[in-house]
Amino acid sequence: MRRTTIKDVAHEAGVSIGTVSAVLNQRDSVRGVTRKRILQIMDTMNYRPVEAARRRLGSPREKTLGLVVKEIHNPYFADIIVGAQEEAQKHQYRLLVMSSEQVFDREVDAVKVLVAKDIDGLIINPLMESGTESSHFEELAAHNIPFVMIEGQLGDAASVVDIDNEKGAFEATMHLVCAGHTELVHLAGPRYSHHALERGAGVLRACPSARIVHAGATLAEGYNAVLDHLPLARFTALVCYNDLVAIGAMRGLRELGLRIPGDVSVVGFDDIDVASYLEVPLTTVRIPKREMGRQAAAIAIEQIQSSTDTRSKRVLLDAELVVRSSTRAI
Amino acid sequence: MRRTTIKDVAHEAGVSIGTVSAVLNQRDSVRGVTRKRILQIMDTMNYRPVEAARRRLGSPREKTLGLVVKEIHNPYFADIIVGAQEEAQKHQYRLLVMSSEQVFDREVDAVKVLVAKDIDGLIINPLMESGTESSHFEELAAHNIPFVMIEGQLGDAASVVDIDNEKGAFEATMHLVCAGHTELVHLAGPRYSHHALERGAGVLRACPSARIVHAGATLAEGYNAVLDHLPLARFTALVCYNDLVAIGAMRGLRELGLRIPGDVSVVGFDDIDVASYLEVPLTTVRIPKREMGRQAAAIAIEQIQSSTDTRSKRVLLDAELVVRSSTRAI
DNA sequence: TTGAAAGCGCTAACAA
DNA sequence: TTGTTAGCGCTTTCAA
Repeated sequence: MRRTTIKDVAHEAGVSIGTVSAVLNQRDSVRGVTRKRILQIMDTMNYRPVEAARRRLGSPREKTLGLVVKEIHNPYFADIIVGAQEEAQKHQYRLLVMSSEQVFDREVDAVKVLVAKDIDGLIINPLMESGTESSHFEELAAHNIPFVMIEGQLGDAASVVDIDNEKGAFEATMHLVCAGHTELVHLAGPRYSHHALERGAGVLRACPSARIVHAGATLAEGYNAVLDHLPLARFTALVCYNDLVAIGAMRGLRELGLRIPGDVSVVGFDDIDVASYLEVPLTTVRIPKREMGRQAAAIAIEQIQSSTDTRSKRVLLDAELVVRSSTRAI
Repeated sequence: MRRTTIKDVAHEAGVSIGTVSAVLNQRDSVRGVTRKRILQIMDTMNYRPVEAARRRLGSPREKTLGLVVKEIHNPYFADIIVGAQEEAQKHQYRLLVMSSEQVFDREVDAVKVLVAKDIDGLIINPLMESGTESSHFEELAAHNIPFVMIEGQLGDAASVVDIDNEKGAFEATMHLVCAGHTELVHLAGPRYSHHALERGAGVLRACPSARIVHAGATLAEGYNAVLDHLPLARFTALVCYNDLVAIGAMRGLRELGLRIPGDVSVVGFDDIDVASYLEVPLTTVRIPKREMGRQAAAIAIEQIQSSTDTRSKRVLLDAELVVRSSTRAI
């Protein structure tokens, strides 16, 4: 059924649309009785003005940036969002956040919706499949909407902000290898994630004999991976896909009667806030998450404002090993 | 400077706006050379179509719900968002998230922006000041946009989804009192937060002699509160505003040489995921966070769809004490 | 105090 | 293959 318009209301009230408009805009040129009646009719007809039509088409609007993350329920992204929001704020931009929740169709849909909402630029943390079927990005390009990928690849089309995962994982693993560990297990991240792939590669470069166990990206997955695959296993160190997995794994290890770092050294990745608050503070690889969000927003805004066709940028930030108490030398 | 429009492009290219429109919509009725030239000009003029004008005004659009949270960087809200998203998804609604980051002006602004983006309904976790100056909500009402508050009050204007904080805090505290604790400290939440107030009241009802120490809502604030106010203090139990504060406090206690629950029992609030993964799993009050988000979205959608003016609802969900290992009887 | 009409940027039919 | 024009829902003059 058609949406109720100002015409319908006007017709129903037996007045002109101009009068209805005046009521809508709280102008006091309308007689009390008329206003009352019109308001009443708006209500019963469930009239909701089309906002886009109100601000004269094409009139200056609030500047907005869209941000699509893979999963909003992850402290890692929370930091990225905060960083992007800070930078956006600084330039009078608003940030609209959507989450694909790891579902590709929702990512496509989210981009569509944000475009329909007339955002000025987009930051996206794309699912890996995006590389294959990326028509939703082409639409952005066609509409001249600058977009920045976080943790992406894709040819030269887009700007990218990322960290050197391979190096970070390599260093984390080397930290263990240098400490005398030889029996390593890598609790790997989600399949179809760039980060997971790169981190896995870094682990293997530092320790080709490392055993790879597929875990995931959450507390529960870390916990389950340990209980499902590691009882009876011989290993002295665990390199985890991220801190959440590490924290989950540590609980699993404890339940297996293993002490950290006494029996097993554990390394995480991300350095989420809680990592340093644990009873055994977690050794991890710190990602400058806020900075990533900030830079992504900065690049997007820059591209929006420079009318000249800006070259796409790629920023690779450093991940840094933070040694705390969950690892020890053998 | 005026935004570049299709007219400008057409004029510059020496063609009609119809042709430019055809190019914009990838119709193959345009000659290769012409298309090339137009695309080229679009690019140099930095032309970005006004999306609102493209979809014929008032034509059916994607249904969207807006969600404004106080701080996106908080696992508590993450769960609410996920719940709202799930419910929205189920009804073919999209969820646009914005965060006020505890700043009132940004809350007002976020509501404005979402209205301008033509959302169909709004869920908001308002700052407490909202009670006073709530013109941004009146705007919603005037535009017939249903809105649901999470953790709100406000007369009968809006629907509200909340939990019984007072009761939850009361039960958590009683748990300690019944276990023989008499020297309690309450690490209170942010001033200007309903939840903080209500929880404080619950604590005091169960234990009028409890000492109130203002902390906040974060890991760092819990940690600092302990180090700043509790060395040398005599107490055997800590009731914290939320889990984050509790986890921060536990670190502080450890640094003070206090054992949990040996020397001090600690209770949190929220039951965020990590609470049960700690080395000393946290006793806490579980809030059905996802359910709150779900219900809020469900109510919003219901109000959008029922043309009849729906009564505003108030849902009060139960918070439930979850006893784990961070508390013990004296 | 109200009505009539132009126009916002764009799409879609139809004409040329 | 391209141009012309009506109209989307609303605001805003200007007249009545």
